[in-house]
Amino acid sequence: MNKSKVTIHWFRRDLRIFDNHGLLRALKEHGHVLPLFIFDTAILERLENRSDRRVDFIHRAITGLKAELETRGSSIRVEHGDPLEVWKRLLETYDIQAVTANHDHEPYALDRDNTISDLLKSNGIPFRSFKDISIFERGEVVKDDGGPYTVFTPYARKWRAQFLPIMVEPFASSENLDALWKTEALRMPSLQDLGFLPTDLRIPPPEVGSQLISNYHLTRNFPGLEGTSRMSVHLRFGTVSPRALMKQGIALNGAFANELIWREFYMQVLWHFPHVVDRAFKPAYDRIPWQVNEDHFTSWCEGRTGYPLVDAGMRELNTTGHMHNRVRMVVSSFLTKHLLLDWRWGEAYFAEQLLDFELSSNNGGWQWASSSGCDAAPYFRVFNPTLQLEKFDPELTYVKRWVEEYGTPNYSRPIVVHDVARKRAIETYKMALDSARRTTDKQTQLF
DNA sequence: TTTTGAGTTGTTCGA
DNA sequence: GTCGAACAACTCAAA
Repeated sequence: MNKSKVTIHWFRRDLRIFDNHGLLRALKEHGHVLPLFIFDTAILERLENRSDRRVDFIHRAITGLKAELETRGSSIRVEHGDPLEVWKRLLETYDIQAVTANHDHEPYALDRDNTISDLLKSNGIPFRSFKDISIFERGEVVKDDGGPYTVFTPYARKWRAQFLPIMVEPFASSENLDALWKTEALRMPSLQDLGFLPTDLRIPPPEVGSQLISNYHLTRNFPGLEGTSRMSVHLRFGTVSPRALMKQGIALNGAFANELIWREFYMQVLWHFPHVVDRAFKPAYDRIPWQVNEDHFTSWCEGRTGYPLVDAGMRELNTTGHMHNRVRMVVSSFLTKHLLLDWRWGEAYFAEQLLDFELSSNNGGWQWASSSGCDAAPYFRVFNPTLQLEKFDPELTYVKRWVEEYGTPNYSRPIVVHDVARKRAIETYKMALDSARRTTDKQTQLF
């Protein structure tokens, strides 16, 4: 049997056609491009819940992509299994000329891609991967001395200076879509085939109005308003072009663009300092004696701390897979400072629940809140959840939306007293950091 | 090499 | 009610 000659573009977190660097390069330079997606059993089996909004999101995104490809006489091959096994089967099915993909820098993805790249190379097939999920990556934005930035503001300054000349470049050309492999519609596994159930997922529209971006700095801090773009999930799965969004942001609102630059800042932190995945960026902060209090942690997870803004945030997260950014800061400060619980606990819970979960941003945010990260909040800066409520949800719009029993006798009593918890946090941090400094001084004296 | 200015998002205290 | 200082020094980036 003659095997079909194809080039395969392997979709992962770039679930769109528009401005998709790897896909469009494959079409332009190779042709006969067969789109592929693999539901990775290693990832799916780790998920706790059979109703997972992310799996549902991806499934829906691919369903949409498939329909779009089929209007062009092509389709997408959707596999379910271990990527290595899937690729071995594909090698038997097709005469593969080349494989393209887009870079993914998370530790698991790097390992996976190395494995597949080795397999393909040993079969004489080039595996070409492209920059797509960010404007700059790896060590593309560094200090003049070549070292990585660890402070946001100078990073952002350099980032903008480098973006200016390339901002005018056109989007990747879509004129080669005829070079898609022509095939009849391929069968795609249903959510149930994958072992998952449909969810109550609500997908924000994959574009954002210019009005919202223009007003972003005025509205973004009020969780009761629709003042944020809800683009994080689309950036996570590549259902929008990061370049298109960034151009819009740079043109319309510096504060909005800054948030997107933060995303790239944390990506490069993870790239240059991979230890942040399980340790504090600043080692002294690994000396903090965290409480081990499962009851407090459970109360926090379930939104029963007795602090309405914290509880509203956690319930929004549990109910929708999303949480307003201002409230993410409040609940993470509360976990790490008021409850003195390890930031990794909070990070892991967010990783389970967030639809827009991005390792680098989640880790960066938690290390920021716990003061252990680079360019983090100083440790003595402890959010006052009551004051935050007065400032950012004065009409209680947000709180009443998520905490129905607020204001009734059924509402929980505070599990800690703000003043007491704040003092305990500052003192505990101070002692841990002082002891770290004494150790360093002693080591310095030895030389 | 040294120096200088600066650093996401806050809160509390006391004058 | 308002305002500046303290929180705690430290490290980074760039000239």
